[in-house]
Amino acid sequence: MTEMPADIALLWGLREAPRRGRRPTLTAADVTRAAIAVADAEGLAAVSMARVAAELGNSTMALYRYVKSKDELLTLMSDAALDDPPELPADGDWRSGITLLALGMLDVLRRHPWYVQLPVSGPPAGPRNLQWFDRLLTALADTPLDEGEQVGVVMGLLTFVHGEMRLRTELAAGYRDNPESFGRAYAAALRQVVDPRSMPALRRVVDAGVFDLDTLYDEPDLDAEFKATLDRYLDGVAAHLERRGQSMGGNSR
Amino acid sequence: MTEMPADIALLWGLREAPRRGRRPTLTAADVTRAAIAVADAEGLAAVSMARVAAELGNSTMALYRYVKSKDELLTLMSDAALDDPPELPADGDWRSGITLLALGMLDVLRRHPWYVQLPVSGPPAGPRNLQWFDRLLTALADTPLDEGEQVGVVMGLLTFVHGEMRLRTELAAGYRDNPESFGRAYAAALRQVVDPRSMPALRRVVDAGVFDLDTLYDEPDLDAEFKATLDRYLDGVAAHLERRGQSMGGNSR
DNA sequence: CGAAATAGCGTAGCTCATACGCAATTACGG
DNA sequence: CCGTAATTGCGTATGAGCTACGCTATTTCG
Repeated sequence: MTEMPADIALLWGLREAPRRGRRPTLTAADVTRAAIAVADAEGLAAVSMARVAAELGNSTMALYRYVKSKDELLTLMSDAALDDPPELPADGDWRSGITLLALGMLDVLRRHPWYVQLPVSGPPAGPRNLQWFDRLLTALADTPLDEGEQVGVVMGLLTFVHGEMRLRTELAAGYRDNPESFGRAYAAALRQVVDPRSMPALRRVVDAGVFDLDTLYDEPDLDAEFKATLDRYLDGVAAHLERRGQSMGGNSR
Repeated sequence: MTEMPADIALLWGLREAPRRGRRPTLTAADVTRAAIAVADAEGLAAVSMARVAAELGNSTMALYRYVKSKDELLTLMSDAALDDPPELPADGDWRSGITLLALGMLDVLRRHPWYVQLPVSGPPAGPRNLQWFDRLLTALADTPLDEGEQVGVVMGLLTFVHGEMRLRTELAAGYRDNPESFGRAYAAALRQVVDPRSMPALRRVVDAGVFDLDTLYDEPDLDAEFKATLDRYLDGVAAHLERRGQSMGGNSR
């Protein structure tokens, strides 16, 4: 029997309960929940061991009985913050399934904007993460893609969704800190600084008024943008499928 | 005359030189350069004001004469780390131009892996960033996309490239810290934990051996993956172009 | 009922960012 | 040529953060 890495075991809640000694008043799940609550309310930067402990009415150091380090806590948060993925309809095609899941993921990330700021410590290993992974693979199961390609498409999709959300989150934060540097003020600054000679294409876009919005961070606008970029990516996947469809069963790697 | 935000002015090196008083021994550019050198050599986490000051043979607090805060230093780094974008060939179509630029950006990010960990404080404002922006827009100038759509495509592309590189960088860091949890060991752990009943698609992929590599972080492999995902995205853009306008699908400039 | 195991937590050490104030240096006005 | 104003260099100090260590309190097993 192979040994399992300690962090993965913790993620799955696989530790034997202690039989002797003082009873724990908390669990790793409690700590994780409290940390998520803090992050939701005040951002990831507010998540300090002291802050989380205060939330639980415990002292800072007590948390270290449940969590090896702050990094480990972040890993736990990265799994616990996810909901169950949406169920795929039995009769859907791959594209509607992937779209459903991508929008569902966007929804999760909107409720936990700090998620995309978490450092990625490794490939997905927690139960919720793997469930999403499985569901995404299920949506692609009937395509002519081989297993390796399916994983590639899923990773590309996740990269895209995370990147999109990260950009959005950080722009929103920048907007909060510094509203003047957005929207029209930004466009005005660009006009002062962009030389039409050396950057003609950018100058043309600026002059066309693309940046003359009251704010660049506009929620429904960005949603439409997200959907459009997602569709472009999926168009590409579709084209790849079509090319692939002729010669089924090819196995790379 | 509109005023320009202070940080943008600094990015462009627009501050009047002081006429009286002790001569500065450094410039903001010197500080930025030293910070980049530290980040390249030891990662972004090693970039502390004290560390950068030591690199320059100055005291920590001296740096604050050139840089308002550490955040401002990071903003300066986000512009100074970029090279000039590659020149577009006069006879290329949009797709080869975009591909050239995307690979060029990948190259920059490979030499400065910390880049994608920088917090994004706002839309691009520095000279180098805008130059890349301009070049990307230039590559799309002859397509039937309107200005807003061009910006959308460019943003989507940047999101994708950054996200890809971020994933890669963080996995590499995780691999350094914790090599056992990658590759075959990861696959073995998955086999223990993934229930074929509740996650059949993932189980199938695991059993197919997709994760049975000596390491999941394999440079040429990830390059191919990047290129494949990029092509998928560009296929999508191409499909969008076709829908959008007739002809012009790949003309010279 | 002791011994062993385990939780709670106070203390303290280390690293950071950075506010503040003073001394050193330089240019300009007279 | 000197005084004054401006500006840099930097020591000190504050406060926040992570976490190693070790002591004490609590609980269970033999």
